[in-house]
Amino acid sequence: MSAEAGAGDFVDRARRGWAQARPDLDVASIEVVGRIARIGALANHRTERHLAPEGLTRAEFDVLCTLARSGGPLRASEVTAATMLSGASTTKNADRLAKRGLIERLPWERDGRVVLMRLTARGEELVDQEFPRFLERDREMLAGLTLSEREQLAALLRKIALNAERPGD
Amino acid sequence: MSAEAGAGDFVDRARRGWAQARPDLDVASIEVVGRIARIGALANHRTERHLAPEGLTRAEFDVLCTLARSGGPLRASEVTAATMLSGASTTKNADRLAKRGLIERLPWERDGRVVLMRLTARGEELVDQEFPRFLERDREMLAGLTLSEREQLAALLRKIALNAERPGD
DNA sequence: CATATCTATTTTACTAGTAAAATACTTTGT
DNA sequence: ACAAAGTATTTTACTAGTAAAATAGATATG
Repeated sequence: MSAEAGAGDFVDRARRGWAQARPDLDVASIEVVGRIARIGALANHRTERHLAPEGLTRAEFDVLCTLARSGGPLRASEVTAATMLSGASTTKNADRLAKRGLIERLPWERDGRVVLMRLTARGEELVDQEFPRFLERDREMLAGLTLSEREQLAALLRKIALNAERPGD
Repeated sequence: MSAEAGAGDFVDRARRGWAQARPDLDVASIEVVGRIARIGALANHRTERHLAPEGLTRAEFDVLCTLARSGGPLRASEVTAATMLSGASTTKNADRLAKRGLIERLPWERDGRVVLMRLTARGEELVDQEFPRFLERDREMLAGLTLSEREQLAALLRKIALNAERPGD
């Protein structure tokens, strides 16, 4: 709890830097938004590192999980919306996953422009194996927090998410 | 506050999906970690969109801000650590920023392997213009939260960050 | 004082992502 | 029914990122 040079997390250090360099600016928002960006990046790196041995990228795993929780085939455009990547990326991820037999693409009889994506049995197995491990690593990140703290955090983050997900931000 | 199909944020929908598809799994951690990843991605996209007209990527802007708050030149390796990108990326970002006259590279007399990076006057001007806009957009994300809520959130996120930033996670 | 080993950065070869154009199908309006 | 406009996905051309090799300078040990 001292004012030691490297004390605190990344954002504490950044904030001390700004306080020195630009004392006129109100940088308080980085206490929340900067930490969210930093923790998000750390979590993404960690996920990538753990999926690499399976030969999967995080984006590919994200597609598999999106399909796994949907309970049925999804349109390519629905997968695009869920993953926050471009449509072009969805095409490429689908190509790679289909080549490995983890998903299959189906036409949709109601609209010939649409491509439906569905997990294969092999894809389901991979999610059954990797998604619980993913959840366990997420839980480890929250190790120091009580249940009540997690609930507070979830509620506050939901407010921000509802705000940030509004169409024209 | 109903159980309407699309109600809540992205994570509420994902959680309902998992509850249907895998009722045996405890997915509660996504309430926190999933939201952090989602909000982080939204914030990054928004930043990229706003910097594009200046011909800057988010990574380049991050380098400029890191140098701006440091109060002096930094080693390439210090910039690498702050941006969470690879050293190869730092070389490329430094090339692009130097070519545009926003930073300069200096040798360090105490160690000839080291390259120091420093903002030029033009680089400082760009940060003076863009960083306050960046902060303002961050503040907009927090619009619905009281000061006390922001403080709670910051304190809880700091705990997670300290946990997640530990060397061997 | 060599020379082997470490360290900081850059280069190389490659992957994943994007925007915009192309393609293919559907809907709308007359 | 037919052209024009709209929509979903894929292709193309390109950018930013990475891991690993290469380069160049520093440090340690016999």
